[in-house]
Amino acid sequence: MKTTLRKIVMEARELFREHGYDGASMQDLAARVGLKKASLYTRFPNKEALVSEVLTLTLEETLKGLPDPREDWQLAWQTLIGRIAKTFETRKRCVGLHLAYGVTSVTPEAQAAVSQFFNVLRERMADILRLGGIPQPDSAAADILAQLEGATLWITTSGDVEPLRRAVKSASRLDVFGRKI
Amino acid sequence: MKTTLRKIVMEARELFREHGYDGASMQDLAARVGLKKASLYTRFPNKEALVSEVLTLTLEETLKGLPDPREDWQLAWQTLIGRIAKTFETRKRCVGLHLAYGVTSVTPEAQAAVSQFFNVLRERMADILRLGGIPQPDSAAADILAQLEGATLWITTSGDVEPLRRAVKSASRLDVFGRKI
DNA sequence: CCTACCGATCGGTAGG
DNA sequence: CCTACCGATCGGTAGG
Repeated sequence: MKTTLRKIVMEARELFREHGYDGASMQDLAARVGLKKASLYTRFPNKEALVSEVLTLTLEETLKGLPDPREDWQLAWQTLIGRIAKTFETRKRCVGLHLAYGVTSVTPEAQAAVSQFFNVLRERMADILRLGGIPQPDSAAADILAQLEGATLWITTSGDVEPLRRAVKSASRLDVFGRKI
Repeated sequence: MKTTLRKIVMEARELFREHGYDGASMQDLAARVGLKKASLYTRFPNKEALVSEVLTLTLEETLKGLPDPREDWQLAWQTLIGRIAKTFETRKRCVGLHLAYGVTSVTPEAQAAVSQFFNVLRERMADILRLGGIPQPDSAAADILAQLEGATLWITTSGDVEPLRRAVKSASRLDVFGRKI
């Protein structure tokens, strides 16, 4: 039951990542988890509600069990960046980015969920940088996340992971926009 | 006639930018240009063919009349970056990025068109950097384009254009990943 | 360039 | 958790 719920959300994430919000179908999702479409609606009120579930799960996985930045902020930072990059490299794309472009004002709750997802992620990143004494941690976090997200463009269009790898190295050294570690 | 064709492609671009490949409908496109849907099919064989038209137009607009980089590579560079950023700031998103995430292996010609679009753009950027004696111009161009594209994430999710503005400044100074001008 | 239509699929619901 | 269905919309075509 619980595992089924989690499975549904994980499969929904794969569909959103690959096909975007519009392109992901409830029929496809049902088939992936071995249910009929109607049965999905006993767990979720509608398709839109899946977005916040997917992003909550992703945020959890990204932040869970991170090394305490108050003990070793550099280790926490490297671990966080590494997790994000690993997902991008494995899955080729970022669900969050696909949803950011895919949700519009006709699905306002999904839009709010996406916006919150990225704000929380940026804040967590900034928290770590702040502990490291990095100037303007909020801007730095936003810029580094933008670089990582943008690098998925090259992975998805030509399979080139080098821009992502360079982004990770640069993020590790904090040499973003002249901040340098 | 010619103007109608161009108008169709421009409106298709707006639809792809806002709604992605799947989310853009031929019916909507027809309504925008004052035709019935069936009439679109006298100009274009199918929806997929619109993708390369849209990207060809965009590439033209981006590169047309650029200052000759052999005379003043820095002026050419600033102009090109400025054009890209202006579109992102005005339209809030990048069509190319939305299409990159939106086309799959079921639309292989569209996929090829997107891949070519970004490769050509990166090559043009790298050409300019090469004339400026920037080391590893191809990587630098890819990284800077990634940063600009990634910055649209913040525009589209929270209306924050500051990451894009910082990306433009950084690109102008070429202070990407320790290259510095 | 239109009207009228095609089969397929969409998100979602009724009713058990 | 299913079968069976709803109206709406999709890309695309026939035929004039």
